[in-house]
Amino acid sequence: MPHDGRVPSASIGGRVGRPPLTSREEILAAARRVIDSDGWQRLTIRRLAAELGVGAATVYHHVQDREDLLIQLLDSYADESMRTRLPSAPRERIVAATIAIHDTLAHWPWAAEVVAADGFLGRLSGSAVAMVEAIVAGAVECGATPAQATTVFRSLWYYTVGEILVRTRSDSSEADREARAPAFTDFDPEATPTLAAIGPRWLEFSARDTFAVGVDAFVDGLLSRIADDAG
Amino acid sequence: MPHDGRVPSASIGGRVGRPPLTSREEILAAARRVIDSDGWQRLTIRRLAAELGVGAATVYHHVQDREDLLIQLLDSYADESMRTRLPSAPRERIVAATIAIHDTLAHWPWAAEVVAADGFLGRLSGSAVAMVEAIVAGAVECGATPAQATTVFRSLWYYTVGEILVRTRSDSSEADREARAPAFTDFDPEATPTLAAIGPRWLEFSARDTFAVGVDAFVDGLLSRIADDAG
DNA sequence: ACCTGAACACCGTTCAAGT
DNA sequence: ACCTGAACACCGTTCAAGT
Repeated sequence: MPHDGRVPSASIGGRVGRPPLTSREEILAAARRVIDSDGWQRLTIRRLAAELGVGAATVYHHVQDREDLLIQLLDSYADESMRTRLPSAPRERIVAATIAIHDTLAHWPWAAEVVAADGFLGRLSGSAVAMVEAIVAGAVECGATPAQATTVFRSLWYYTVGEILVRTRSDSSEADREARAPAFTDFDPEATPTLAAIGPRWLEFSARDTFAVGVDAFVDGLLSRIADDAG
Repeated sequence: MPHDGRVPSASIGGRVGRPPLTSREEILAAARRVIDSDGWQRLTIRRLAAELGVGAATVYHHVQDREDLLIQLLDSYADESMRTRLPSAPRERIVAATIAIHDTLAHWPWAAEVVAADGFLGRLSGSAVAMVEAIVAGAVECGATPAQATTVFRSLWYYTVGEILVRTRSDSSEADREARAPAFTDFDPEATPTLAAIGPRWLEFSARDTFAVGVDAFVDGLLSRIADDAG
């Protein structure tokens, strides 16, 4: 990078040099094809390059690294699928936006890998960032200070990320579950009477989707604290 | 495995064959040494075998696979560090147990990798499982049905796992953060006025530890729902 | 300006053969 | 009964050299 004001001769009169074989857009499209056909576990830089018919090193001219690729991919998915109309009442808007974020992430199991990447939130765009705005603005409308509104968002974000992560990891076959977690059905009634009493029903209870109920409860608790501070 | 009642001749008269060079206990101890000296990212089967002075394949005679190793390791840590005396009031016991689980996991950044593994909860032992019992039993004492008590635990567990995961991933250097998330400080004031108004203070707000406040709020919300159902 | 092959520095896991 | 070397089937990433 010349800092002396010289213009690289190649840039005079438009583009020169070897024409591009691929682009950021083509790479993202190819990544979606690989995930659809082979599953997200198979989305490696090498497999992606093969899908595009280029060398693996070429990919690095269009994305920084694997994490950057996954974040861009999730952001492009998120921007498409979070175009929900939100309620105007602030409390209901917070709940609806949180559920919209959750439902989007739940559709892509690999989201859990990238959702917590450093700076992920800061690289969102379009409708995804609109959901974040909806939650934070909703909290402010409910009387929160900027710091409190940020805490409301972060708390709901942790809950969402945790649910997605555990859900993803628990989506293995019944046979795997049996082999991996045989102990959960026979707890010691002396040391852990309540768990022992629940017994095998734990698995049944855990299979229920209680995310929305949890969001509702959490928002109640978070907003009641703001009222306490104000009053 | 003979199903015909024959006893393998080797088992008559005690142990025979090549004596063990290592054991499950030695492997766990070596794993801790590797993490302490080289960091948890360096804890690979090959590095671990080198630490023990055995071949990599030998490790597989004592642990099922890498995930099994990490779960056993975390469980042994957890059993040691979750020996907290809990309050007797059920609501406070739920809060204290959740915070105890969180604080234990927060000390080992690699916990996030394994905490959501399929069946992880079912393989806990000792004081770790006592914390789960404390939360579920506390909820029952507050009037929850077994299904509701399970939901209380799972909701708090998701929140805890999410916080640990995001915390771990955000613990990179300030320089990394600058490079990765430059966008978070200049949001479009038209599209996202609240985020734009918060601006660079977002990073300051996000650095605050609000986990305990969140648990308190979440438990309030979850228990109020049980009261609603009962009344 | 962009692309490439080859290399670097690794992984987890399996298995026939040895002790 | 346990251990091993070697192999299998991969990774992400870099870089000098080519077009």
